Amino acid sequence: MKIFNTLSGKKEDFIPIRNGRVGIYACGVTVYDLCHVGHARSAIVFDTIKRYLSYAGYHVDFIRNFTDIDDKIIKRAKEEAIAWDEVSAKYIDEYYRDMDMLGVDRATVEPKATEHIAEIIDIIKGLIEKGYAYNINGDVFFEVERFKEYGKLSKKVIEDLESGARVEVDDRKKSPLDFALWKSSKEGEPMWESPWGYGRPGWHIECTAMSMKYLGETFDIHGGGADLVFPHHENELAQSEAYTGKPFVNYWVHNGFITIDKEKMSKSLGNFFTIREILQEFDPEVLRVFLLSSHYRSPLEFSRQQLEQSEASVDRYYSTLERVEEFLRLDQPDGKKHYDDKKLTDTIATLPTQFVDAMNDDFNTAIAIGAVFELIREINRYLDQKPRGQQASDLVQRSMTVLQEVCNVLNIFQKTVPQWNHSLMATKKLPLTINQIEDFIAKRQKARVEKDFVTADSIRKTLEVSGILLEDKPGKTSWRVKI
RNA sequence: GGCGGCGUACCCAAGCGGUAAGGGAGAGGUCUGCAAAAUCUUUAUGCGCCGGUUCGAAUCCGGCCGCCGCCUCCA
Repeated sequence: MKIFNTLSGKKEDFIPIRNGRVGIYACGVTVYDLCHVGHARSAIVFDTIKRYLSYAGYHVDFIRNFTDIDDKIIKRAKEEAIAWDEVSAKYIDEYYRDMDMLGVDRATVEPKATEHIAEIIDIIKGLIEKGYAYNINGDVFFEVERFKEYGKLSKKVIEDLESGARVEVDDRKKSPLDFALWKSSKEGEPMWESPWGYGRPGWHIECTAMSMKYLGETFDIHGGGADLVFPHHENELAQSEAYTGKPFVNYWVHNGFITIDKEKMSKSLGNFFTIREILQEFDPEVLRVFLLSSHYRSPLEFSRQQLEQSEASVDRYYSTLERVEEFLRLDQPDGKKHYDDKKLTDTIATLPTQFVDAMNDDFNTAIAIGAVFELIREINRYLDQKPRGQQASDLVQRSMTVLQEVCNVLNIFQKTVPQWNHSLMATKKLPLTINQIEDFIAKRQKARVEKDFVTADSIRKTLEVSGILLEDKPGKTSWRVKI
Protein backbone atom coordinates (compact mmCIF):
# COMPACT_ATOMS: atom_id res chain seq x y z
CA MET A 1 0.00 0.00 0.00
CA LYS A 2 1.28 3.42 -0.92
CA ILE A 3 0.37 6.67 0.77
CA PHE A 4 1.40 10.17 -0.20
CA ASN A 5 3.22 11.70 2.72
CA THR A 6 3.22 15.48 3.00
CA LEU A 7 6.40 15.29 5.05
CA SER A 8 8.45 13.69 2.28
CA GLY A 9 6.35 15.03 -0.59
CA LYS A 10 6.23 11.53 -2.07
CA LYS A 11 4.18 8.40 -2.17
CA GLU A 12 5.68 5.94 0.27
CA ASP A 13 5.10 2.32 1.12
CA PHE A 14 2.87 2.13 4.13
CA ILE A 15 4.45 0.27 7.00
CA PRO A 16 2.55 0.50 10.26
CA ILE A 17 4.40 0.73 13.53
CA ARG A 18 2.65 -2.30 14.95
CA ASN A 19 1.91 -5.25 12.76
CA GLY A 20 -1.73 -5.39 11.76
CA ARG A 21 -2.71 -2.20 13.57
CA VAL A 22 -3.01 1.37 12.40
CA GLY A 23 -3.38 4.50 14.47
CA ILE A 24 -4.96 7.48 12.72
CA TYR A 25 -5.62 10.91 14.08
CA ALA A 26 -7.73 13.22 11.94
CA CYS A 27 -8.28 16.83 12.81
CA GLY A 28 -11.97 17.35 13.23
CA VAL A 29 -13.80 20.64 13.39
CA THR A 30 -14.01 23.64 15.62
CA VAL A 31 -17.59 23.55 16.75
CA TYR A 32 -18.88 27.09 16.39
CA ASP A 33 -21.06 26.81 13.27
CA LEU A 34 -22.60 24.41 10.80
CA CYS A 35 -20.26 22.38 8.63
CA HIS A 36 -19.85 23.17 4.97
CA VAL A 37 -18.99 20.99 2.00
CA GLY A 38 -15.27 21.40 2.65
CA HIS A 39 -15.69 19.82 6.07
CA ALA A 40 -17.72 17.08 4.43
CA ARG A 41 -14.88 16.28 2.07
CA SER A 42 -12.33 15.95 4.81
CA ALA A 43 -14.64 13.84 6.97
CA ILE A 44 -15.56 11.56 4.08
CA VAL A 45 -11.99 11.18 2.90
CA PHE A 46 -10.70 10.05 6.28
CA ASP A 47 -13.78 7.96 6.94
CA THR A 48 -13.11 6.16 3.67
CA ILE A 49 -9.44 5.70 4.45
CA LYS A 50 -10.37 4.25 7.82
CA ARG A 51 -12.92 1.92 6.20
CA TYR A 52 -10.45 0.75 3.61
CA LEU A 53 -7.72 0.04 6.14
CA SER A 54 -10.19 -2.06 8.11
CA TYR A 55 -11.19 -3.86 4.93
CA ALA A 56 -7.53 -4.46 4.21
CA GLY A 57 -7.33 -6.33 7.49
CA TYR A 58 -5.89 -3.77 9.87
CA HIS A 59 -7.23 -3.11 13.30
CA VAL A 60 -7.76 0.63 13.09
CA ASP A 61 -7.70 3.05 15.99
CA PHE A 62 -9.28 6.14 14.53
CA ILE A 63 -9.28 9.32 16.57
CA ARG A 64 -11.14 12.43 15.43
CA ASN A 65 -11.25 15.37 17.78
CA PHE A 66 -13.56 18.25 18.46
CA THR A 67 -12.02 21.62 19.15
CA ASP A 68 -14.55 22.77 21.67
CA ILE A 69 -12.77 25.79 23.07
CA ASP A 70 -11.38 28.61 20.94
CA ASP A 71 -11.75 32.29 20.13
CA LYS A 72 -14.47 31.74 17.56
CA ILE A 73 -16.57 29.76 19.98
CA ILE A 74 -16.22 32.50 22.58
CA LYS A 75 -17.14 35.10 19.99
CA ARG A 76 -20.16 33.14 18.90
CA ALA A 77 -21.31 32.73 22.49
CA LYS A 78 -21.15 36.46 23.01
CA GLU A 79 -23.09 37.11 19.82
CA GLU A 80 -25.81 34.71 20.81
CA ALA A 81 -25.61 35.62 24.47
CA ILE A 82 -25.29 32.03 25.57
CA ALA A 83 -22.59 30.07 27.36
CA TRP A 84 -19.57 29.04 25.33
CA ASP A 85 -20.17 25.40 26.12
CA GLU A 86 -23.72 25.68 24.87
CA VAL A 87 -22.31 26.75 21.55
CA SER A 88 -19.94 23.81 21.34
CA ALA A 89 -22.55 21.31 22.51
CA LYS A 90 -25.03 22.59 19.96
CA TYR A 91 -22.65 22.37 17.03
CA ILE A 92 -21.39 18.96 18.06
CA ASP A 93 -24.98 17.80 17.77
CA GLU A 94 -25.31 19.47 14.39
CA TYR A 95 -22.06 17.89 13.28
CA TYR A 96 -23.37 14.43 14.10
CA ARG A 97 -26.60 15.11 12.28
CA ASP A 98 -24.70 15.99 9.11
CA MET A 99 -22.16 13.21 9.39
CA ASP A 100 -24.76 10.54 10.08
CA MET A 101 -26.53 11.61 6.91
CA LEU A 102 -23.30 11.41 4.92
CA GLY A 103 -22.49 7.95 6.17
CA VAL A 104 -19.45 9.08 8.12
CA ASP A 105 -18.88 6.62 10.95
CA ARG A 106 -18.12 7.60 14.52
CA ALA A 107 -14.45 7.40 15.28
CA THR A 108 -13.03 4.99 17.83
CA VAL A 109 -12.53 7.93 20.17
CA GLU A 110 -13.79 11.47 19.63
CA PRO A 111 -11.96 13.48 22.24
CA LYS A 112 -12.67 17.07 23.15
CA ALA A 113 -10.02 19.60 24.02
CA THR A 114 -11.74 20.68 27.22
CA GLU A 115 -11.69 17.13 28.54
CA HIS A 116 -7.92 16.94 28.24
CA ILE A 117 -6.76 20.02 30.11
CA ALA A 118 -4.69 17.99 32.55
CA GLU A 119 -2.80 16.24 29.76
CA ILE A 120 -2.29 19.55 27.99
CA ILE A 121 -0.87 21.16 31.12
CA ASP A 122 1.53 18.26 31.64
CA ILE A 123 2.93 18.64 28.15
CA ILE A 124 3.32 22.39 28.48
CA LYS A 125 5.12 21.90 31.79
CA GLY A 126 7.43 19.46 30.10
CA LEU A 127 8.13 21.85 27.26
CA ILE A 128 9.01 24.63 29.70
CA GLU A 129 11.31 22.29 31.60
CA LYS A 130 13.07 21.31 28.42
CA GLY A 131 13.53 24.94 27.47
CA TYR A 132 11.21 24.92 24.47
CA ALA A 133 8.59 27.18 25.97
CA TYR A 134 8.43 30.28 28.09
CA ASN A 135 5.81 31.88 30.28
CA ILE A 136 5.08 35.59 30.13
CA ASN A 137 2.47 36.75 32.59
CA GLY A 138 0.33 33.69 32.23
CA ASP A 139 0.74 33.22 28.51
CA VAL A 140 2.97 30.36 27.52
CA PHE A 141 4.62 30.35 24.10
CA PHE A 142 6.51 27.74 22.17
CA GLU A 143 9.89 29.05 21.09
CA VAL A 144 10.12 28.13 17.43
CA GLU A 145 13.80 29.01 17.19
CA ARG A 146 14.64 26.23 19.62
CA PHE A 147 13.20 23.52 17.41
CA LYS A 148 15.72 23.24 14.66
CA GLU A 149 13.56 21.28 12.26
CA TYR A 150 10.73 23.78 12.31
CA GLY A 151 9.29 24.08 8.81
CA LYS A 152 10.04 20.54 7.70
CA LEU A 153 6.42 19.64 7.15
CA SER A 154 5.26 22.73 5.29
CA LYS A 155 8.66 23.23 3.64
CA LYS A 156 9.07 26.68 5.05
CA VAL A 157 12.24 28.42 6.05
CA ILE A 158 12.12 30.23 9.36
CA GLU A 159 13.94 33.28 8.02
CA ASP A 160 11.45 33.66 5.16
CA LEU A 161 8.55 33.38 7.51
CA GLU A 162 9.95 36.06 9.75
CA SER A 163 10.61 38.51 6.98
CA GLY A 164 7.24 37.96 5.39
CA ALA A 165 5.36 37.78 8.63
CA ARG A 166 1.90 39.19 8.35
CA VAL A 167 1.18 38.04 11.83
CA GLU A 168 -0.05 40.55 14.29
CA VAL A 169 3.01 40.88 16.47
CA ASP A 170 2.73 40.35 20.15
CA ASP A 171 5.70 42.31 21.51
CA ARG A 172 6.07 40.02 24.44
CA LYS A 173 6.95 37.08 22.24
CA LYS A 174 10.62 36.44 21.57
CA SER A 175 9.81 35.94 17.90
CA PRO A 176 6.69 36.62 15.87
CA LEU A 177 6.67 32.93 14.95
CA ASP A 178 6.34 31.74 18.51
CA PHE A 179 2.88 30.43 19.12
CA ALA A 180 0.67 30.10 22.17
CA LEU A 181 0.51 26.89 24.13
CA TRP A 182 -1.51 28.43 26.92
CA LYS A 183 -3.49 31.67 26.86
CA SER A 184 -4.44 33.60 29.94
CA SER A 185 -8.15 34.24 30.05
CA LYS A 186 -9.79 37.57 30.34
CA GLU A 187 -12.62 38.31 32.71
CA GLY A 188 -15.75 36.44 31.72
CA GLU A 189 -13.99 33.98 29.44
CA PRO A 190 -13.83 30.27 30.03
CA MET A 191 -10.81 29.32 32.10
CA TRP A 192 -9.02 26.48 33.78
CA GLU A 193 -6.52 26.55 36.58
CA SER A 194 -2.89 26.01 35.62
CA PRO A 195 0.59 26.58 37.01
CA TRP A 196 0.61 29.84 35.01
CA GLY A 197 -2.70 31.10 36.30
CA TYR A 198 -6.19 30.76 34.93
CA GLY A 199 -6.39 30.31 31.22
CA ARG A 200 -7.14 28.02 28.32
CA PRO A 201 -5.11 25.95 25.88
CA GLY A 202 -3.80 27.27 22.57
CA TRP A 203 -5.12 25.66 19.43
CA HIS A 204 -2.34 23.29 18.48
CA ILE A 205 -1.54 21.75 21.84
CA GLU A 206 -4.82 19.89 22.16
CA CYS A 207 -4.02 17.67 19.20
CA THR A 208 -0.61 16.82 20.60
CA ALA A 209 -2.13 15.89 23.94
CA MET A 210 -5.03 13.90 22.57
CA SER A 211 -3.20 12.05 19.82
CA MET A 212 -0.45 10.98 22.22
CA LYS A 213 -2.94 9.93 24.83
CA TYR A 214 -4.86 7.66 22.51
CA LEU A 215 -2.23 6.61 19.98
CA GLY A 216 1.12 6.98 21.68
CA GLU A 217 4.06 9.30 21.21
CA THR A 218 4.65 8.13 17.66
CA PHE A 219 1.75 7.03 15.52
CA ASP A 220 1.03 6.09 11.94
CA ILE A 221 -1.21 8.59 10.18
CA HIS A 222 -2.22 12.15 10.89
CA GLY A 223 -4.69 13.81 8.59
CA GLY A 224 -6.64 16.93 7.87
CA GLY A 225 -7.36 19.51 5.22
CA ALA A 226 -4.46 20.97 3.29
CA ASP A 227 -4.97 24.30 5.01
CA LEU A 228 -3.91 22.72 8.28
CA VAL A 229 -0.39 21.96 7.08
CA PHE A 230 0.70 25.38 8.16
CA PRO A 231 0.65 26.51 10.84
CA HIS A 232 -1.43 23.93 12.70
CA HIS A 233 0.35 20.71 11.84
CA GLU A 234 3.76 22.31 11.64
CA ASN A 235 3.30 23.62 15.16
CA GLU A 236 1.87 20.37 16.40
CA LEU A 237 4.82 18.49 15.01
CA ALA A 238 7.30 20.91 16.55
CA GLN A 239 5.84 20.86 20.04
CA SER A 240 5.30 17.09 19.98
CA GLU A 241 8.77 16.16 18.84
CA ALA A 242 10.32 18.74 21.14
CA TYR A 243 8.42 17.19 24.01
CA THR A 244 9.17 13.51 23.33
CA GLY A 245 12.36 13.70 21.34
CA LYS A 246 10.80 11.11 19.02
CA PRO A 247 9.17 11.26 15.60
CA PHE A 248 5.56 12.33 16.05
CA VAL A 249 3.84 11.00 12.95
CA ASN A 250 5.01 8.65 10.19
CA TYR A 251 2.54 9.63 7.46
CA TRP A 252 0.96 13.05 7.09
CA VAL A 253 -2.08 12.96 4.85
CA HIS A 254 -3.86 16.06 3.61
CA ASN A 255 -6.95 16.39 1.48
CA GLY A 256 -7.38 19.08 -1.18
CA PHE A 257 -9.88 21.89 -1.13
CA ILE A 258 -13.34 22.28 -2.47
CA THR A 259 -13.41 25.25 -4.82
CA ILE A 260 -16.16 27.41 -6.20
CA ASP A 261 -15.30 29.25 -9.38
CA LYS A 262 -11.77 27.94 -8.83
CA GLU A 263 -11.50 29.63 -5.47
CA LYS A 264 -11.20 27.83 -2.19
CA MET A 265 -14.49 27.40 -0.41
CA SER A 266 -14.12 29.13 2.91
CA LYS A 267 -15.93 30.92 5.63
CA SER A 268 -13.94 34.07 5.20
CA LEU A 269 -14.64 34.34 1.47
CA GLY A 270 -18.28 33.57 2.12
CA ASN A 271 -18.43 31.25 -0.90
CA PHE A 272 -19.57 28.19 0.97
CA PHE A 273 -22.55 25.89 1.07
CA THR A 274 -23.42 24.12 4.27
CA ILE A 275 -23.89 20.39 4.12
CA ARG A 276 -27.43 20.93 5.21
CA GLU A 277 -28.25 23.24 2.32
CA ILE A 278 -26.95 20.73 -0.18
CA LEU A 279 -28.82 17.84 1.38
CA GLN A 280 -32.09 19.65 0.86
CA GLU A 281 -31.57 19.28 -2.85
CA PHE A 282 -29.48 16.15 -3.18
CA ASP A 283 -29.36 12.75 -1.59
CA PRO A 284 -26.37 12.35 0.75
CA GLU A 285 -25.04 9.54 -1.41
CA VAL A 286 -24.86 11.93 -4.32
CA LEU A 287 -22.58 14.20 -2.35
CA ARG A 288 -20.51 11.27 -1.14
CA VAL A 289 -20.12 9.85 -4.65
CA PHE A 290 -19.28 13.28 -5.97
CA LEU A 291 -16.57 13.76 -3.35
CA LEU A 292 -15.07 10.32 -3.92
CA SER A 293 -15.14 10.62 -7.71
CA SER A 294 -11.89 12.50 -7.77
CA HIS A 295 -8.67 11.85 -5.94
CA TYR A 296 -8.63 13.17 -2.38
CA ARG A 297 -5.63 15.42 -2.93
CA SER A 298 -6.97 17.17 -6.04
CA PRO A 299 -8.85 20.40 -5.82
CA LEU A 300 -12.51 19.72 -6.48
CA GLU A 301 -14.74 22.24 -8.17
CA PHE A 302 -18.15 22.34 -6.58
CA SER A 303 -21.29 23.28 -8.49
CA ARG A 304 -24.87 22.29 -9.00
CA GLN A 305 -24.03 20.92 -12.41
CA GLN A 306 -21.37 18.67 -10.90
CA LEU A 307 -23.80 17.32 -8.35
CA GLU A 308 -26.37 16.69 -11.03
CA GLN A 309 -23.84 14.66 -12.97
CA SER A 310 -23.09 12.61 -9.88
CA GLU A 311 -26.80 12.23 -9.26
CA ALA A 312 -27.20 10.80 -12.75
CA SER A 313 -24.46 8.29 -12.17
CA VAL A 314 -25.93 7.23 -8.82
CA ASP A 315 -29.24 6.78 -10.60
CA ARG A 316 -27.52 4.57 -13.13
CA TYR A 317 -26.44 2.31 -10.31
CA TYR A 318 -29.92 2.06 -8.86
CA SER A 319 -31.66 1.48 -12.15
CA THR A 320 -29.32 -1.41 -12.77
CA LEU A 321 -29.99 -2.68 -9.27
CA GLU A 322 -33.72 -2.52 -9.94
CA ARG A 323 -33.25 -4.41 -13.17
CA VAL A 324 -31.21 -7.08 -11.41
CA GLU A 325 -33.78 -7.51 -8.68
CA GLU A 326 -36.54 -7.95 -11.23
CA PHE A 327 -34.45 -10.51 -13.02
CA LEU A 328 -33.77 -12.45 -9.85
CA ARG A 329 -37.44 -12.43 -8.93
CA LEU A 330 -38.36 -14.18 -12.16
CA ASP A 331 -38.98 -17.87 -12.19
CA GLN A 332 -35.85 -19.39 -13.52
CA PRO A 333 -36.69 -22.55 -15.41
CA ASP A 334 -33.36 -24.05 -16.29
CA GLY A 335 -32.50 -22.97 -19.74
CA LYS A 336 -30.31 -25.09 -21.88
CA LYS A 337 -29.33 -22.24 -24.09
CA HIS A 338 -25.85 -20.90 -23.69
CA TYR A 339 -25.42 -17.23 -23.02
CA ASP A 340 -22.25 -15.31 -23.48
CA ASP A 341 -21.10 -14.85 -19.90
CA LYS A 342 -17.38 -14.67 -20.36
CA LYS A 343 -17.01 -10.91 -20.06
CA LEU A 344 -19.27 -10.73 -17.04
CA THR A 345 -17.45 -13.59 -15.37
CA ASP A 346 -14.11 -11.95 -16.08
CA THR A 347 -15.23 -8.57 -14.84
CA ILE A 348 -16.57 -10.06 -11.63
CA ALA A 349 -13.24 -11.78 -11.14
CA THR A 350 -11.16 -8.67 -11.70
CA LEU A 351 -13.20 -6.12 -9.76
CA PRO A 352 -11.88 -6.94 -6.29
CA THR A 353 -8.31 -6.82 -7.55
CA GLN A 354 -8.88 -3.59 -9.40
CA PHE A 355 -10.43 -2.12 -6.31
CA VAL A 356 -7.62 -3.16 -4.01
CA ASP A 357 -4.98 -1.98 -6.48
CA ALA A 358 -6.68 1.39 -6.79
CA MET A 359 -7.09 1.89 -3.08
CA ASN A 360 -3.57 0.67 -2.37
CA ASP A 361 -2.30 3.42 -4.62
CA ASP A 362 -2.86 6.35 -2.28
CA PHE A 363 -6.58 5.64 -1.93
CA ASN A 364 -7.61 6.18 -5.51
CA THR A 365 -11.36 6.15 -5.06
CA ALA A 366 -11.92 7.57 -8.55
CA ILE A 367 -10.55 4.43 -10.14
CA ALA A 368 -12.47 2.29 -7.67
CA ILE A 369 -15.73 3.93 -8.69
CA GLY A 370 -14.81 3.64 -12.35
CA ALA A 371 -14.34 -0.10 -11.85
CA VAL A 372 -17.77 -0.33 -10.23
CA PHE A 373 -19.34 1.17 -13.32
CA GLU A 374 -17.48 -1.17 -15.61
CA LEU A 375 -19.13 -4.06 -13.83
CA ILE A 376 -22.47 -2.26 -14.01
CA ARG A 377 -22.15 -2.14 -17.76
CA GLU A 378 -21.27 -5.81 -18.00
CA ILE A 379 -24.25 -6.75 -15.88
CA ASN A 380 -26.53 -4.76 -18.17
CA ARG A 381 -24.97 -6.29 -21.23
CA TYR A 382 -25.51 -9.74 -19.86
CA LEU A 383 -29.09 -9.02 -18.91
CA ASP A 384 -29.75 -7.67 -22.39
CA GLN A 385 -29.33 -11.22 -23.63
CA LYS A 386 -32.38 -12.22 -21.58
CA PRO A 387 -30.64 -15.16 -19.98
CA ARG A 388 -32.60 -17.79 -18.09
CA GLY A 389 -31.77 -20.60 -15.73
CA GLN A 390 -30.23 -21.13 -12.33
CA GLN A 391 -26.74 -20.63 -13.63
CA ALA A 392 -27.59 -17.19 -15.00
CA SER A 393 -29.30 -16.32 -11.78
CA ASP A 394 -26.29 -17.34 -9.75
CA LEU A 395 -23.95 -15.37 -11.95
CA VAL A 396 -25.98 -12.19 -11.60
CA GLN A 397 -26.29 -12.74 -7.88
CA ARG A 398 -22.56 -13.14 -7.63
CA SER A 399 -21.93 -9.93 -9.52
CA MET A 400 -24.09 -8.02 -7.06
CA THR A 401 -22.30 -9.57 -4.12
CA VAL A 402 -18.95 -8.45 -5.47
CA LEU A 403 -20.30 -5.01 -6.24
CA GLN A 404 -21.70 -4.60 -2.77
CA GLU A 405 -18.48 -5.69 -1.16
CA VAL A 406 -16.64 -2.87 -2.85
CA CYS A 407 -19.38 -0.30 -2.35
CA ASN A 408 -19.61 -1.15 1.33
CA VAL A 409 -16.05 -0.07 1.81
CA LEU A 410 -16.70 3.25 0.11
CA ASN A 411 -20.06 3.41 1.87
CA ILE A 412 -21.89 4.32 -1.32
CA PHE A 413 -24.89 2.72 -3.01
CA GLN A 414 -26.23 1.37 0.26
CA LYS A 415 -29.90 2.12 -0.33
CA THR A 416 -32.70 -0.01 -1.65
CA VAL A 417 -34.32 1.03 -4.90
CA PRO A 418 -37.49 2.30 -3.17
CA GLN A 419 -35.36 4.29 -0.72
CA TRP A 420 -33.54 5.89 -3.60
CA ASN A 421 -36.78 6.75 -5.36
CA HIS A 422 -38.30 8.23 -2.23
CA SER A 423 -35.22 10.26 -1.65
CA LEU A 424 -35.38 11.61 -5.18
CA MET A 425 -39.03 12.49 -4.75
CA ALA A 426 -38.17 14.44 -1.63
CA THR A 427 -35.12 16.25 -2.97
CA LYS A 428 -36.80 17.06 -6.27
CA LYS A 429 -39.89 18.14 -4.38
CA LEU A 430 -42.26 16.26 -6.63
CA PRO A 431 -45.86 17.45 -6.54
CA LEU A 432 -47.26 13.91 -6.69
CA THR A 433 -47.70 11.14 -4.16
CA ILE A 434 -46.97 7.53 -4.94
CA ASN A 435 -50.72 6.79 -4.83
CA GLN A 436 -51.44 9.49 -7.37
CA ILE A 437 -48.72 8.17 -9.63
CA GLU A 438 -50.11 4.67 -9.38
CA ASP A 439 -53.61 5.90 -10.16
CA PHE A 440 -52.30 7.51 -13.30
CA ILE A 441 -50.51 4.32 -14.24
CA ALA A 442 -53.69 2.28 -13.75
CA LYS A 443 -55.71 4.64 -15.91
CA ARG A 444 -53.07 4.55 -18.56
CA GLN A 445 -52.91 0.79 -18.44
CA LYS A 446 -56.65 0.63 -19.10
CA ALA A 447 -56.24 2.93 -22.07
CA ARG A 448 -53.38 0.86 -23.39
CA VAL A 449 -55.40 -2.33 -23.22
CA GLU A 450 -58.07 -0.54 -25.22
CA LYS A 451 -55.39 0.61 -27.66
CA ASP A 452 -56.29 4.17 -26.81
CA PHE A 453 -52.74 5.37 -27.27
CA VAL A 454 -53.70 9.02 -27.39
CA THR A 455 -54.93 8.89 -23.79
CA ALA A 456 -52.02 6.69 -22.77
CA ASP A 457 -49.51 9.08 -24.22
CA SER A 458 -51.15 12.09 -22.70
CA ILE A 459 -50.92 10.49 -19.24
CA ARG A 460 -47.27 9.75 -19.89
CA LYS A 461 -46.78 13.37 -20.80
CA THR A 462 -48.63 14.65 -17.74
CA LEU A 463 -46.43 12.60 -15.44
CA GLU A 464 -43.30 13.59 -17.24
CA VAL A 465 -44.06 17.25 -16.71
CA SER A 466 -44.29 16.45 -13.00
CA GLY A 467 -40.92 14.74 -13.11
CA ILE A 468 -42.00 11.12 -13.41
CA LEU A 469 -40.88 8.83 -16.20
CA LEU A 470 -42.81 5.69 -17.00
CA GLU A 471 -41.20 2.45 -18.08
CA ASP A 472 -43.35 -0.17 -19.75
CA LYS A 473 -42.04 -3.60 -19.02
CA PRO A 474 -43.48 -7.03 -19.72
CA GLY A 475 -46.46 -7.39 -17.42
CA LYS A 476 -46.25 -4.05 -15.67
CA THR A 477 -45.43 -0.40 -15.87
CA SER A 478 -42.98 1.06 -13.39
CA TRP A 479 -41.96 4.62 -12.79
CA ARG A 480 -38.85 6.50 -11.93
CA VAL A 481 -38.03 10.04 -10.94
CA LYS A 482 -36.62 12.03 -13.81
CA ILE A 483 -33.08 13.22 -13.17
C1' G B 1 8.60 37.76 -2.84
C1' G B 2 9.20 32.35 -0.80
C1' C B 3 7.13 27.42 -1.12
C1' G B 4 3.57 24.00 -3.36
C1' G B 5 -0.07 22.34 -6.85
C1' C B 6 -2.86 22.24 -11.35
C1' G B 7 -3.86 22.65 -16.99
C1' U B 8 -6.44 15.45 -20.44
C1' A B 9 -12.67 15.36 -25.38
C1' C B 10 -18.74 19.59 -25.00
C1' C B 11 -18.59 19.06 -19.07
C1' C B 12 -16.39 16.22 -14.91
C1' A B 13 -12.39 12.89 -14.14
C1' A B 14 -8.51 8.58 -13.96
C1' G B 15 -3.91 7.59 -16.09
C1' C B 16 2.30 9.66 -14.14
C1' G B 17 7.54 5.87 -19.53
C1' G B 18 4.68 1.35 -23.56
C1' U B 19 0.60 3.61 -27.16
C1' A B 20 -5.92 7.64 -23.78
C1' A B 21 -10.49 4.08 -17.36
C1' G B 22 -15.18 5.74 -15.76
C1' G B 23 -19.50 9.20 -15.33
C1' G B 24 -22.47 13.07 -17.58
C1' A B 25 -24.03 15.56 -22.25
C1' G B 26 -24.74 15.29 -27.84
C1' A B 27 -25.66 12.42 -32.58
C1' G B 28 -27.08 7.81 -34.94
C1' G B 29 -28.61 2.38 -34.57
C1' U B 30 -31.04 -1.91 -31.75
C1' C B 31 -35.21 -2.70 -28.44
C1' U B 32 -40.44 -0.27 -27.78
C1' G B 33 -47.55 0.81 -29.90
C1' C B 34 -44.84 5.49 -28.54
C1' A B 35 -41.36 6.10 -24.79
C1' A B 36 -37.98 5.18 -20.80
C1' A B 37 -34.13 2.07 -19.21
C1' A B 38 -30.34 -0.86 -21.32
C1' U B 39 -26.95 -1.66 -25.18
C1' C B 40 -24.00 -0.64 -29.68
C1' U B 41 -21.51 3.00 -32.80
C1' U B 42 -19.77 7.83 -32.65
C1' U B 43 -17.36 12.69 -30.19
C1' A B 44 -8.87 13.70 -28.05
C1' U B 45 -3.44 10.26 -33.93
C1' G B 46 -4.71 13.76 -29.07
C1' C B 47 -3.32 15.09 -23.21
C1' G B 48 -1.86 24.29 -22.15
C1' C B 49 2.48 25.98 -25.63
C1' C B 50 7.74 25.26 -27.35
C1' G B 51 12.07 22.54 -27.16
C1' G B 52 14.95 18.17 -25.24
C1' U B 53 15.96 12.89 -23.30
C1' U B 54 14.23 7.95 -25.05
C1' C B 55 13.19 2.56 -29.56
C1' G B 56 8.89 4.81 -27.29
C1' A B 57 6.31 10.68 -23.25
C1' A B 58 -0.14 13.25 -20.77
C1' U B 59 3.64 10.60 -18.31
C1' C B 60 10.91 12.38 -17.42
C1' C B 61 13.98 17.25 -18.13
C1' G B 62 14.23 22.68 -19.47
C1' G B 63 11.68 27.14 -20.84
C1' C B 64 7.12 29.81 -21.53
C1' C B 65 1.71 30.87 -20.83
C1' G B 66 -2.69 30.49 -17.79
C1' C B 67 -5.14 29.26 -13.16
C1' C B 68 -5.09 28.12 -7.89
C1' G B 69 -3.36 27.24 -2.85
C1' C B 70 -0.22 28.09 1.61
C1' C B 71 2.87 31.88 3.91
C1' U B 72 -3.22 34.99 8.96
C1' C B 73 -8.30 31.73 11.55
C1' C B 74 -9.62 27.96 8.05
C1' A B 75 -11.31 20.88 6.34
